[in-house]
Amino acid sequence: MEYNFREIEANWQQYWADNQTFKAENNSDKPKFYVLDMFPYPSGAGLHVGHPLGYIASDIYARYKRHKGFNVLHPQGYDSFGLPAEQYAIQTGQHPAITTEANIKTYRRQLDKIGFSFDWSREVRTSDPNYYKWTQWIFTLLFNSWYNKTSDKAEDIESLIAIFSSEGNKNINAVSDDDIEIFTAKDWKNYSEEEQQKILLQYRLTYLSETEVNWCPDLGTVLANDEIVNGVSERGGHTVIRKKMMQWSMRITAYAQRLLEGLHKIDWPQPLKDSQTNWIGRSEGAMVTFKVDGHEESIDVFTTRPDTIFGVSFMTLAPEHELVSKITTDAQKEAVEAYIKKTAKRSELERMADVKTISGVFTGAYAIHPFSGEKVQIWIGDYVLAGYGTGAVMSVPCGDQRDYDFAKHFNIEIPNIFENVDISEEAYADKENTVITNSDFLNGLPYKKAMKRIIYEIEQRGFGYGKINYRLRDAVFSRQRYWGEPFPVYYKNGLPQMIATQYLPIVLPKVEKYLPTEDGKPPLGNALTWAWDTIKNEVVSNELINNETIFPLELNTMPGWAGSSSYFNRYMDANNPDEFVSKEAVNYWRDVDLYIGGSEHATGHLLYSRFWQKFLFDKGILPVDEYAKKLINQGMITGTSAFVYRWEFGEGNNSEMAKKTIFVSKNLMDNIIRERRVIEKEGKNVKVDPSDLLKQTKVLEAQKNSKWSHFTPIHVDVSLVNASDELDIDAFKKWRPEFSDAEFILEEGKYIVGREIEKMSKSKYNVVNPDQICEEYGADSLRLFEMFLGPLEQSKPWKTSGISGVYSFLKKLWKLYITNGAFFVSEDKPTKEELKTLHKTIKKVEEDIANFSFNTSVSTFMIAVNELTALKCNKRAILEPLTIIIEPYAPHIAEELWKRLGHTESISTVDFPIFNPEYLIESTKEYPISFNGKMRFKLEFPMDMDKDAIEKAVMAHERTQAQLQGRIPKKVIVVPGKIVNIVG
RNA sequence: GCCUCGAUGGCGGAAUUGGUAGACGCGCUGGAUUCAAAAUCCAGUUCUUUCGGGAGUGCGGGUUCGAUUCCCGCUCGAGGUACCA
Repeated sequence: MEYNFREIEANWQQYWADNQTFKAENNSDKPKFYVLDMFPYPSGAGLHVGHPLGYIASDIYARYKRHKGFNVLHPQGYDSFGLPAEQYAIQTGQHPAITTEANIKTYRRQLDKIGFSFDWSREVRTSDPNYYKWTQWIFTLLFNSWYNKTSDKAEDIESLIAIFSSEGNKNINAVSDDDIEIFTAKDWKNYSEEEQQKILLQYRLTYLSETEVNWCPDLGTVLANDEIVNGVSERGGHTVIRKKMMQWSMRITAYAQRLLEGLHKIDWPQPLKDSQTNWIGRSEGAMVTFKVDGHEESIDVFTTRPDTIFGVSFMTLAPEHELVSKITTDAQKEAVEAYIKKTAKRSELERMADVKTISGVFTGAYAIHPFSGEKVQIWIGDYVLAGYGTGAVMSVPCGDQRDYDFAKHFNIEIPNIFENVDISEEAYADKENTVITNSDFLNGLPYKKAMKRIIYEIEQRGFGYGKINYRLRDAVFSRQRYWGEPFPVYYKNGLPQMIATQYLPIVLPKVEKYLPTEDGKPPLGNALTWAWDTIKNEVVSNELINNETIFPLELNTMPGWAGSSSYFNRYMDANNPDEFVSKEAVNYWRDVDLYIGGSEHATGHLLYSRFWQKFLFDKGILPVDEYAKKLINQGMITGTSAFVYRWEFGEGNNSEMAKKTIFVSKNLMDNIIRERRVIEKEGKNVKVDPSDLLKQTKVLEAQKNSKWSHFTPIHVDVSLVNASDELDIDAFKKWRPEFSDAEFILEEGKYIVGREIEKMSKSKYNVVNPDQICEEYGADSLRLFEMFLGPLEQSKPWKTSGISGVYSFLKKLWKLYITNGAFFVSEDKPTKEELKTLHKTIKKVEEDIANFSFNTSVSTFMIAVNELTALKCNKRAILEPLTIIIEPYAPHIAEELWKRLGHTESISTVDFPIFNPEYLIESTKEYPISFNGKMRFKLEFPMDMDKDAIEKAVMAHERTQAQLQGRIPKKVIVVPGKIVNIVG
């Protein structure tokens, strides 16, 4: 009776599917537990062994929770809109929906093989109209909302309109566009519908605005920052220019503070929280207005150090600042324009790379210091960024290193306003231990007091106000792509109108070509049926557009993060056609208890989804404003690449030899290189013959007098290498026919490859497919091995050879239930020792699961099985609980054993065995006896022996005396139950 | 530069509040079984040693009876972020 994993796994996977074993109920008396994975983008390459790591961990957790009596929701789906499918469509004309469908099939087949306990009845696909209907619905909701800072939440736009018509916008405390004009209730009523809509757009949580984008005219598309390399497009190397485009944005900045505060109440990894905190970038300071001498205009600056305002000796504007052209004097005009031209040419990347070069130009104009009334020069410099703050800074060279460097470079005065601080070499930026001086009413004040006082003064005298600034920008929500959610938006007189939600979804139209149109419109510009009929309420042919009842639809699509920002809520009620999620479902499931996924989403998906959650919470649709209580970032699994080393001959002396391809085994190569180093060090001729090392091959005999230069490592497919790093040469030659005539210089009859850890990738031939592993060792082995590799959160290398360990563990486990070739368990009472093994395993595994330390559980199982094997234990009272505790990790074998133990129902919801500490109580302890902290030998004493008795016994022992060699110990430390330490 | 995380045998890693460093597995060595191989089983495997022992968790200090664990200073590596006023 062998452990036939192929049969067992296929049977149980079928059983689970047929019986919907893992279907979660929305009505249950059991407590809920929601375990979520970040859903995958179904790429054409399929899964490699790195992908399922997090899924296996979450599956173990989900299965464990079922044993603990929870109603577990463990769904899965696909983030199926995305660029690769679109690019494939551009190249082949194949509709992305077809490619996506095929890829999803592959993913599903691969996932099913690993034996996950997903509730597939709740599957979502972001590209499915039945799903993106709700993405469009949320978009509409955002459009119809504004952010009321007074109530600190999103409110219906109707409430804003009501305020406008009763009192205008004078007292509105809202998050809005910056440049809003004040109007009265009377004004509002007199505005045309169009004017009113324009004003409302400045307050809506999603709004249209002119945004700068990276436009690539040759590709006819907008590029993301990471698609631009050295100022040109990554694909094709075309020029990229900054262009303003009308785009949808999301007013995420309204939630900056709440996004920051929310981090305190969720159990997410600290590095992830830190990067969100940095991304939001809160800084406290003040807005201060500086008048420009001889001009109407003034310059607003944001500063985090208003306490250093008396240290201002100049101002710096970003070259793009709108005031520059107005205030520059004639004398400086030429220099300023030349400078602006020069900086405009430099890409952001260049500017970034070149931090050390200090550049700038004096505008000729002066600002008036609001407190001292002194004139300070106004410069422009590209170290000031147009996109941050106001694009202008008050420069305090004594307190800011960049200002300091700038001042030094241009010989600008550096007044010192810090008591007893030397600023002759560098600026002094420390806030804590400073006392302000040379600063009028701030003299003698430390940082904190100075801050309070100066903000008070600024506000009193009307020069500005205290302000909290965020680095976080509103998120651009338009993409000039085809394969994304269409907006439920049509345009009337250039103003956006929402399509009423009962007509959603607005389905992605068919297009002939997936590229932008010739006149630079997004791909949807190719659609012929893409107009909205406001009478029939349906999408109709473009030809019918009359701009009276039939209007053009939005041509942009939504970005990748749209569909993933609330998918976890949809899982709760995935098949509900009438609601995003029913009250009943969402009040039962509420939030995710455990979310597992990669850290690469730290500031994208994981920030935007928190924003949408808070918004939907404000709207009363969701009961909680943070959706995931606990989050874990699983580490990457890297590949262990294998290399052969081709010997490259220098100077084509021996032409016949030079033509040959010779591969040298790893350690021989190392020897040759070492040898050469020695030779070179000794100053001898580099040409020295290494044939001593290589006598074994006749090839090298001929090579005796030739020069030899170096070795080129060439990637070998990892499947051609065995556990001892030995290359299967025949298979290698078959794989790379161009090397079929190559010579191999062996060591001890083997070709040993080199190994290196790299990212798993096709081009490095180190990708390992989980299907292969399941085929060869089974899904249970794969699951155990992925966990056994190391801590979940760390990145770790994959080496298939190690899997034999967990595989033989499963075979050993199986054998416990077999006697004389047949399945048999005894009904005898278990011994003390057997119970001890069982219960320490239960204890350890439960602790491990609580700590997400799955790797140590696998070790624990191995130890248990080793011990039970040694005890020849085949008792039901031990093996039955053992089967249950192993089930979350290796569910197929557990189900099979459970059935053979005589059960007719699936093991999946059987109660987890209860740990009983009584079985672990020991009567004696083997004390480590250490000398000065070093353990030298062990002595066994009864557990209840007291301190003094232990000390006496230890001191009397001959080994203690031998160790002391007549010395008298200074001190003897006895910690009962732990250790004895003798000092001296 | 800043923030975060990490560094333990040939390799992956273990050591729950400071208390026996190297669990478990891979690989390797030797043995059993076999016509042989696979599979399986047994023993050994940090380094060093004059076989008594000695040293040892990236490096240098410190606290402690005792430090992989705590503190200070560094080196190296990974990830994030960046002229952020």
